[in-house]
Amino acid sequence: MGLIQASRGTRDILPDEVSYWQSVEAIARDLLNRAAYREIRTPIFEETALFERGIGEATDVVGKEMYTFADRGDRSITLRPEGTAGVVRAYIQHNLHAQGGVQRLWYTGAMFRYERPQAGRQRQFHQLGVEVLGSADPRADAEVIGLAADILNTVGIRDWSLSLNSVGTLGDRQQYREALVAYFQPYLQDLDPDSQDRLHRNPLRILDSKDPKTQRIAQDAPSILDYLSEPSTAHFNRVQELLQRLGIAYQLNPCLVRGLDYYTHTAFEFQLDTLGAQSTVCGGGRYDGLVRELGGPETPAVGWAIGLERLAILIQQQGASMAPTVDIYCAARGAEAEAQALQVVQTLRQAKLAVEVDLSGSAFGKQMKRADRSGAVLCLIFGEEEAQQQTVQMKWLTSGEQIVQRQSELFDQISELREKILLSKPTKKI
RNA sequence: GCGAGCGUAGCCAAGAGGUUAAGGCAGUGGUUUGUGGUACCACCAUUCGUGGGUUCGAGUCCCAUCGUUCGCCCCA
Repeated sequence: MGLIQASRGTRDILPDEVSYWQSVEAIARDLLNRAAYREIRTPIFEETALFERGIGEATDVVGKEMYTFADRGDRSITLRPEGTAGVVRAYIQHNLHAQGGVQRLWYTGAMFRYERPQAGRQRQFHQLGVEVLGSADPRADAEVIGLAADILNTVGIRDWSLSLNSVGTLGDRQQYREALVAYFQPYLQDLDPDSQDRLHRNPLRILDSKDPKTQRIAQDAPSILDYLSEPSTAHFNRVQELLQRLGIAYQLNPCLVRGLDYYTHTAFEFQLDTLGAQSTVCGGGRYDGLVRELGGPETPAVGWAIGLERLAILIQQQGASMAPTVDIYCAARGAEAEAQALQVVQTLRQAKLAVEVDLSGSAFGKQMKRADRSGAVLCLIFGEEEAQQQTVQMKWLTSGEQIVQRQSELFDQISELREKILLSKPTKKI
């Protein structure tokens, strides 16, 4: 068929699935609000230079994954590949730092990277992220990590593992980098081609190569943790101490190197092995140099981003059902009865009950069948007789019990009704 | 960007060169014209992602293309 389909690497989120997204967003919003984070919404595209400068020209994200094009004014525009750069740009542009103190921000939205799609990876995907700007305190690191853990736990994902590392300051990293190059140089011929290529471009990345031979060589490579300066070590130790106090389990992983240049000090990833090759569901860290790099004042910062598609995969794997169901189904037959039904339903909805109306006009048998499938616990039936007497048949689908009720009396009993509906509902998981 | 697999209805699928393309779920109608969940019956793909080729004959073989899945690179 010559039908137009969604572009490669993009997909529609159909109504059945949207409920997952809404629950995740609701949970995150609630948790973040209570932690004094405020939502920020930044544009979906930015000047290309923002990402080149912010993320780093040598990174893969910038080097080969950006959706970049010239607009009609011949400006180079890029669809945002991640959220932090835009948030920091907005922070600087609107002088949010002038408000003093710490800015706690969160965002969610679509991100774009030009990559081969595979499980848990798309060209348009969605992230939810937080950024804490203006605090160098290790408590900020612990706070954001704790929030990520809370969100994952609350949406029903519990078997994550947290990898933790410190990449120190730029200075620490410079020294470490030299040591690494010196270490790997003699083995150059034994490294896999990718790693050979990375030796001078980005030696830290050799550490998490998947090539077995390279891994063996990397095992005895110097550890970043031995190259941290005093203050860097102190910061990292304090972060670990705080995580322990919060009861958050983690593994130290000196090979954890994040792909974007702006990270300093703490780096972390929440992973699950059920995600296939894309095991990371949340990644983040501290980025003390980025704000100044982008032209703002020296501002320490820390944050993370959760991949929402990956989160959705995990939630579905755990079998959590989020299908919304209606409380009440309304069956009606005959013009007058149908009109009365609509009036009653409107009032019920105003009283915060979820009601679905059958529009088929077909036999009551058919309508009841649909009532059953809708998941409603109560079916309201309006026929000719009821219409004449201004009554309604209330049939409880869970018990089969059925009573006649005057329509006018129905509204006096809304709170009892709501209670009874809640009681008859099978308990829903998140 | 590289390598491999897959593409038959809304969904899951059988089909492996030969007259009418299994089956299941969902859906629609009926048995039951004012009462659901069960059961039974009927209907539901002129066509196998798309385009071209081979052949007397193609869902089945070949090529291309698009999509998708898995892996690599990288990342959320």
